[in-house]
Amino acid sequence: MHQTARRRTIADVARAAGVSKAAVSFAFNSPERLSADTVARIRDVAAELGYRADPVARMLAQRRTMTVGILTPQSLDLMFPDPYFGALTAGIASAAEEAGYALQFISPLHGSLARAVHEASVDGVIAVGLWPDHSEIGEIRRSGVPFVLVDAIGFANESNVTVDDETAAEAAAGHVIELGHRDIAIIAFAPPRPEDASDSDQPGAGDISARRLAGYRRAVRAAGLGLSQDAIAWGPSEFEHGARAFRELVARGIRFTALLAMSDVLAIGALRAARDLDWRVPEDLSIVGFDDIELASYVDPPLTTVHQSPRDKGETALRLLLGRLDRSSDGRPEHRHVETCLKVRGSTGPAPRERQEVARDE
Amino acid sequence: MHQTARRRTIADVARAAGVSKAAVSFAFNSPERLSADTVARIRDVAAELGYRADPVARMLAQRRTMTVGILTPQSLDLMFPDPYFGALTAGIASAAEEAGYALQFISPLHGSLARAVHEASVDGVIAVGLWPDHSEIGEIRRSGVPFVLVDAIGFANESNVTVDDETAAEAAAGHVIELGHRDIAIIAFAPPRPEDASDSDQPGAGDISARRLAGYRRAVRAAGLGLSQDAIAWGPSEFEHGARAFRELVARGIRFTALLAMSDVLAIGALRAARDLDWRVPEDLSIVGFDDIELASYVDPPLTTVHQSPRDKGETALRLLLGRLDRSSDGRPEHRHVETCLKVRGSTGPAPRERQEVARDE
DNA sequence: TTGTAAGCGTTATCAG
DNA sequence: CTGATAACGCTTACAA
Repeated sequence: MHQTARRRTIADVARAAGVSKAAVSFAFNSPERLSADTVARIRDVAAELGYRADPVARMLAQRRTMTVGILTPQSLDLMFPDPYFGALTAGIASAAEEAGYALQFISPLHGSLARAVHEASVDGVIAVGLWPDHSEIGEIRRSGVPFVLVDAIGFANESNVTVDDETAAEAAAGHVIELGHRDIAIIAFAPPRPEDASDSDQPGAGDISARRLAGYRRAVRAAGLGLSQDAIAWGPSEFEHGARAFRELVARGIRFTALLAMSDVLAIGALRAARDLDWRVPEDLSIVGFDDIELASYVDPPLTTVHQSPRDKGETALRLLLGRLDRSSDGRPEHRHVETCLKVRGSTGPAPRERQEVARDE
Repeated sequence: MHQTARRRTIADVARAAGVSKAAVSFAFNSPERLSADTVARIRDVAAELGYRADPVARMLAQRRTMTVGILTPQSLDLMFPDPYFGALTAGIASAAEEAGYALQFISPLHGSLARAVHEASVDGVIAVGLWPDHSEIGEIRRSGVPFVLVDAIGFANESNVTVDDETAAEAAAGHVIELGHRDIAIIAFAPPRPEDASDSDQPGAGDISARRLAGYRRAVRAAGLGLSQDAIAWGPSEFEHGARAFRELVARGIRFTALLAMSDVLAIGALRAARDLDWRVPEDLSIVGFDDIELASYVDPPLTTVHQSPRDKGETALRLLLGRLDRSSDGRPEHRHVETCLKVRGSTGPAPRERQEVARDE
């Protein structure tokens, strides 16, 4: 089976058109530098030969790839099914397409994110969900590739886009407290840790999980309530885990009438598990999610959740990155907050009377 | 603001180590060809200098990019939020990571998929959801890049991975018919058409939408039932549209006790809309989806649907592509079917008595 | 075992 | 306004 006929090169066109390679290049990239005549002739010949500039050769010569990398802390296998990631990515893609940039996904290929970054041919990188003390983040700094952090806070001179997780979480907790709930449980996600750093079971100080938890805690404390360690279940943001976490909380004997989940995915999983155990939502249990993925309005009951627009986050992140890539702009690092607000839907309601007497299981 | 210090090149390392460029290259790519001593020395020097081979230069020299492109018929903006696409992509990513390939997403950049393909630097392409008469598919054929079709049937000498849509759809329809339903409505997705080809409102003969519809029809006909054109709503596979389509069917005055949706996303959207209009599922209405995305088990009631594993499809597609990329293998084109089966869950039940008398609205 | 040199296909520099 | 010619950074025959 023959390999396809060799691809036409710029040299072929130049020869056929009786001009230099440079002229052919100009005919496409700076037509104004050539006489209209030559341009037309060269383009004709090129079209006839089916000539297409080789993108790789072009990258090498221009020293830029017109590609941005999306850096994920976990394998893509795990990231792509996540609706939050999907929405975020859609935002990035939308802005990237507009600017003519292609997207490349970079995950810790064979263990090392750092290596993956170096092996990728990208002009810049958007790192999503890497927490600040992630060892790999140092590598990407060192690599010299411009980057923007999403959902993570880095050094002051690094661009990032975040939401005010703590305040948002506080609002979520405040909402159920106002509804009279006093027994609150939490499903938290610990950010993924590199295997070698699994010394502590709890996340570091600066990551999303910690910030949201701090917000929940602040509201709980402000209401004079307690929150026992047992009332918190940890795990990855997956439907399946949301369900498991719910069952685990029940199995632990925790009493709760309100459940705060750090993502809608977790919340929806928990919702399912609650239904399976014949808990009524919101009569027996109020659930609050986080993210407001599209799906949140489509489950039953529609999910009360903290709205943040992952799509906007993505778009913003890409624009910031573009700013850093553009050598003509000043490219100052920027820290952008995306607004959040609590969307009250059907999954939360007044605390059930009969349970209200039970309290203080701290 | 200084641009980062110039990246170290292979020449820098060669000079510093007192060897030739070739030696440095060998030290990393074919260490067995050098004495263990020199390899060690070169690597030390390289590490000290922080040398990393430029991936683009390497691509040019090797004439391969170790990247596969994923070709989508619509902008990524629209694709990424789709859970089906997410799962499919996860499968592709999983197999790609294993094989050391990076992923690049190619969407019709500024209208032209063809151009996008040419501008992408990939060794091969997985085209998802392009229907066979898609004009762009000719372009990709002509470009000479090896490719695999997913959810589409091309020429006999082209690899593809599909499911038996017609049989699967027939099973879905058969299921509700067995449950006694006689009034059936359908939410179908027309594959996206290029703007210029919007001559016909109905899809061509070979695409998914047509195949599934044929399956539904076959079951309906076999049961001696009718299916009026009005009982079919068309549109893109989005939650939002599923809801809209349901409302439209109702508004049209169609009577139906069973709803067949061509995707779970559409089904879930319809489910929501039905709830909002106080239809009980499955008491008043049975709904069957298609795909069995993870979410299908998490909605309420859990969705009866045609199970197919988009993840497997993705993995399979990538492996087929790898086969075509590997020059050492024979690389024969293969046509792979992924198995489907009907998952009966809570969204379907016996036809409501009181509606059974009403029939034949063909 | 190691070095030399010829590509790879563009773009960019700089004379003509 | 054109067109040689030199990068770009690496791989890989082929020599030594």
